Amino acid sequence: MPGHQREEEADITRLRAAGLRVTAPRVAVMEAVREGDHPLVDDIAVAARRRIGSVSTQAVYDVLHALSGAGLVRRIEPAGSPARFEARVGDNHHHLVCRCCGAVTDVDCVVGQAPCLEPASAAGYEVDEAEVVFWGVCPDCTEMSSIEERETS
Amino acid sequence: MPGHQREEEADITRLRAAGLRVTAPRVAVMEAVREGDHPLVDDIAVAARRRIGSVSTQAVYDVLHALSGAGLVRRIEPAGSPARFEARVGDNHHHLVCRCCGAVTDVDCVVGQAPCLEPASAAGYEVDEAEVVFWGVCPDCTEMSSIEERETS
DNA sequence: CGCTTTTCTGGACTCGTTCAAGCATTCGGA
DNA sequence: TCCGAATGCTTGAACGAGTCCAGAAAAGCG
Repeated sequence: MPGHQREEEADITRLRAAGLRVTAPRVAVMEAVREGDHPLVDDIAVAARRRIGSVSTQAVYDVLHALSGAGLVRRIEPAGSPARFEARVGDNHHHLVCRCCGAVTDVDCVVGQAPCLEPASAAGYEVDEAEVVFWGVCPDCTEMSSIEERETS
Repeated sequence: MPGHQREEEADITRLRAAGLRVTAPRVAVMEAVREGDHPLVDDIAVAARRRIGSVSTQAVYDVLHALSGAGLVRRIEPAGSPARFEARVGDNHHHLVCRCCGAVTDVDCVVGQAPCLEPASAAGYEVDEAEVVFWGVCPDCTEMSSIEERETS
């Protein structure tokens, strides 16, 4: 698959551009984050190992730390859930989180630009980011619970 | 202080209205949450103990769980920070969080109502809440870091 | 080639939070 | 006013996610 190849090269370019050394674990982790759907650290470790044989868990943490520091991946951490990562950076999108299973879905910014980025009053803070999380129940879990209700009755 | 007395009775009334039993720990925790500024569990435990002598940490957790379940307090959990609680419930306000010290400040909703509550596309989710967190650096920390810069130079 | 950064092994450790079992309370009804 | 059942509290232990540590080995890149 030439697609994979090209993605990998793009990642390598991005790493270099960010002033980071290019290593197998880093590339594998970037791929894993991009291909996964808001994966957990563990998911990333598994996916990365599938690519390059073996990587230590600590290396995965280190790499994710370096990558998110450089802005190549974004760390999201919905309340009550372990950290998740995503490759979609630089655009102002938000998240839908399932109260039930913790699934995360991207959703484009409601207003598109300024209003959702500016608090009414900054109270002296130097604001640099607005994070929006919509809480709800995902389609799967909604269905799940309606099935259970049917069984219980 | 008659003010305290009255607040306490209001809390008791709220507890009853929510169908919760009235116990010393519950009242003390409610007071502590209301008087603190987005306190941590530990802050709440300390404040509650100051009121009624002693409460176990677990009781504080249980009570906070019950209270937030009943909608009498709200749990907020900014990424990378332990859980905090606030008594201001029912209105649609958001939070400013300091990247540096973790301080939380209330901020009224930008739009006031609907727009900030509706995602562009709900992707099949049954959305029940929109949480907005503005990330930045609080006045204190801004000052702090500018002082440090001065010292280093 | 050699210096520097990164990764590895592997473990110990912190922190916030939750679980489990028994004891103590609250509160509605008699 | 008192009693009994449901509920809440206590103690103590455990958990999960994540961090940090150290030294040794490996790899990138000038």
